[in-house]
Amino acid sequence: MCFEKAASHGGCLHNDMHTTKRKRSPSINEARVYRELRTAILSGAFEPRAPLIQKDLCQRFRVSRTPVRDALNHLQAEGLVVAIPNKGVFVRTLSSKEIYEIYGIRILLEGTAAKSAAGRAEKRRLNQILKEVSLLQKEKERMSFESVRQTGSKLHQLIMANSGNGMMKEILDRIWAPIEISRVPFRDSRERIDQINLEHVEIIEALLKQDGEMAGDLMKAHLERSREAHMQLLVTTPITAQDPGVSFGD
Amino acid sequence: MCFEKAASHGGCLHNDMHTTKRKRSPSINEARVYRELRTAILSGAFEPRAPLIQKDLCQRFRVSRTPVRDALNHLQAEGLVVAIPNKGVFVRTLSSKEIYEIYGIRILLEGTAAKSAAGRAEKRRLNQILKEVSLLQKEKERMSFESVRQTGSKLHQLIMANSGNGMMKEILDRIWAPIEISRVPFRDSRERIDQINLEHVEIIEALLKQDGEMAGDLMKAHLERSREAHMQLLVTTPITAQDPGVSFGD
DNA sequence: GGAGTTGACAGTGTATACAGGTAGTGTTAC
DNA sequence: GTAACACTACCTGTATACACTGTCAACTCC
Repeated sequence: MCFEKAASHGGCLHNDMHTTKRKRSPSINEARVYRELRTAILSGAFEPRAPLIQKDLCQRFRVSRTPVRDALNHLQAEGLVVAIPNKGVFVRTLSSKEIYEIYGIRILLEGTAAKSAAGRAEKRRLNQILKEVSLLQKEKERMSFESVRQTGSKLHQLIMANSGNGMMKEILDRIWAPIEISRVPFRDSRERIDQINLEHVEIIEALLKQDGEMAGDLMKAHLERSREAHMQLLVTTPITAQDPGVSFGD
Repeated sequence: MCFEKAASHGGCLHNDMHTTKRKRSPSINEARVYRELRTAILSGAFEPRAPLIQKDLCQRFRVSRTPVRDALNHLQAEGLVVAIPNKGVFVRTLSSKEIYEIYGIRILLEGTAAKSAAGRAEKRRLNQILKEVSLLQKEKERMSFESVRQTGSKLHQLIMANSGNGMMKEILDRIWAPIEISRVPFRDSRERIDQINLEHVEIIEALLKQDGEMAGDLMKAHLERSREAHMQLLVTTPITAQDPGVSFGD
């Protein structure tokens, strides 16, 4: 969201994150810590409300506390972690109510975006994603939660980028992170993954037909079903039961 | 400039100006800098794309760079300032396109929120705001841009709080700041202020009648007209003409 | 005279020392 | 045995020194 600029600005430093031999922009450390920490959280490397100790992160990333603090601030702004003054920074968790509400907003915004994107999105790019999705559909064994999530993410990004409303993308990026984090503890069922993939196909086809109304309706229905599935997971998975106390929501 | 820091450098600059016995949380400085800086920007104390030099802010707030940097990061996350790596932090300006887009999102979200709030908002609180608005309507001389903005803000906040979606409020808070900043250079015309007030009355009345459909439609219409007025101001006010180049948006 | 070079300066990025707060543990009084 | 208190270890918040980068103007070379 708000940090692409470090990469795009520093000149021609692009992705030399690990094999970095030339440090161009000084802020590269903050950016690196931010990126790696973000990935770690979203991949579930940290427990849901685990504390993120600054000193430990310093050792882990071999930098001082300043870039670590900056990275943590960015993550907090993004809604991935929660900072409690004088206590620390913790991986955020969302209450089921908050998750439900976020889906409500996504339905509203992404539904509208899909409707607008119908006439705008490049056919070439759409076909490209359709091919990926179809491939997953054919080779079931390769259709993991992660692969479906990734192609789905591409589709959502494409729609956002072509909604004709740039701010829409910025705002959705901000609520996207909390949604992803809320999915970390569980994984959708095999059937749901299959269904998600099918729904993605339908949406892409509507976009290719430039049928805005249908694309919007399909997107809404898709998110409503995802919400239901997510709620179902929350009820059946015991993880949420163990923490009725503090809400790390905000 | 006078960057002579001897005055504050001589010893540890400790602001023991408050002689309270109660020890305060250490993060009070960051919060203070953030709050005061935010107010300053929104009140127009800084030029639209003025640079916010860390060292200057240190002197101004009598703190070190760390809390200043934290505050600037906070403001950046909120969308009030823009940071350019190795160059600095600048007061954000929005392009007319971005302003237009933000209104589009507000129409979507606040329209929906108003519809939902119809059955939920407390009548007592609604009548309270209605009284304020009516008072302004009667005593025209007291109806300033600021007073209308304030009561309007109360109304919008009330609707958000009663939309039945807590995350909605969080998200709208985030796009609210950029909207306010975009209004800093100009002030709505006398007639528009009058009209805004009338539209607020209509919305409140619809809410009191618990007519969700009407409240939603009125809110949408209200924001659409505000958008038009805002766009009009952008065209007629020369400020925007002088900077077609760099977009400080992001 | 004009273009490229260099160096001083202003400003951010990072490292680190220190101060203050919090929680957990051990100790003592009841 | 339990509750209140002091101590301690750990962690965050802040200050400050140093490193690095970008800018701009004076200077050099053509």
